[in-house]
Amino acid sequence: MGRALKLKPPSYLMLGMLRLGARSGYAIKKAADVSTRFFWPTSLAQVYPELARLERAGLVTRREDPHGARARSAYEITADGDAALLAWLRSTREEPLQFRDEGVLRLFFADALPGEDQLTLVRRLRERALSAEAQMRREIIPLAEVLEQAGTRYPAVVASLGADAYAHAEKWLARLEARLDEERPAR
Amino acid sequence: MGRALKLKPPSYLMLGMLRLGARSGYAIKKAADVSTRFFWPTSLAQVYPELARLERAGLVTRREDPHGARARSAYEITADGDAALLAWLRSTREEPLQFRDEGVLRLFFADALPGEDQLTLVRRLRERALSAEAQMRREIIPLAEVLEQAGTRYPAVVASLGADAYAHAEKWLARLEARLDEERPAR
DNA sequence: GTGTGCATGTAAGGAGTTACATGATTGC
DNA sequence: GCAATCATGTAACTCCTTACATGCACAC
Repeated sequence: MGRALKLKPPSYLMLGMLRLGARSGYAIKKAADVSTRFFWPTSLAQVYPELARLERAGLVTRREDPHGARARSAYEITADGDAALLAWLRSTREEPLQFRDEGVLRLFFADALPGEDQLTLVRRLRERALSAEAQMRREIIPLAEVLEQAGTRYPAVVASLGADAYAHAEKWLARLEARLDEERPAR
Repeated sequence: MGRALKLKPPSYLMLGMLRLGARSGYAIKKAADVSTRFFWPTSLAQVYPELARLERAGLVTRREDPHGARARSAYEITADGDAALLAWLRSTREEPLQFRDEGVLRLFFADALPGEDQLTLVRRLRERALSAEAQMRREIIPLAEVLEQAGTRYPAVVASLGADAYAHAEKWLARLEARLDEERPAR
């Protein structure tokens, strides 16, 4: 069973990735980098200590799984781990969303800039949204669709939501840009 | 002039709020709570040390401004501070956006849940988006519009962008919810 | 007179990042 | 042979939050 310990979102991320088939800490990090990183960034320095914690708590088991002479650990989620993951997925606890974006912070204070520079700032934000959307459609969604064909649909759902959200922001900023452009005195 | 020091987004937040008319640390925090907190949360314990840092660097000046027997400091942005703020607004450095949302993380792993519970989870996310949008329209946008009438437009721009983004997410999740509902076996 | 808001700060701790350290395997 | 990738971990540091501590002013 293991002792009770406080599980945080990164803990559930590990459990969830193991459930989706990742086996090593390295594999968890790699999977996170092409999926969950957009809404829950994770670094390797978090992964290994967290897996050890989960093992002590009995939510995962660890087995030696060397690859040639290279040491490797294979982790598996236990029945307790599975129960913990499901309980979290069902829990109604509302963690406030954390969003930190220097670009939007700049936009908030953009009144301090002359009109020309305001336009430049908005354009940069729009281009950033555009390339974020493109990256998701190019690199993330195809991978999620492979999972989808194997019967795991929500990674693709989340990736589409992300891409569409970026697309929406891009269109919104394009309209703002057009409005600012009209206001500029003709020269 | 003061010594050079590394300025981070919270530093510019202070400078920007002073520029918009906040005078005390407390007032900066209050203003942030109804505006920038949605894309750059700030706590009081950050505000006071940061103002002291900015003062040492010569980007703000501080003056005793007691209210009756209650001590109070009035801060003002200096010409150097103003220049630093403008340079930041114009800089092209792209800080990656940080987004952490436990709700979306849950959605990503929702395949582990039975269909009924998937629907519940999606519904909760939709309701959260809906109430976030409502809160922005009710509490944040009206305040921003007051500023707008005084000639400061971007706080209102950013608040509208936020509200519309939440509205977009809500509609997206409503469509997902409808799709999931159709799939459920009739009983 | 009492609760709410104004006002300023410090201390301790938590969460997460970057940098460091090491070495094997695989594909070109 | 060499570069990229696989693989695991630790140490130091940064940033930010929560909790603590204090006390006046004002409206009801």
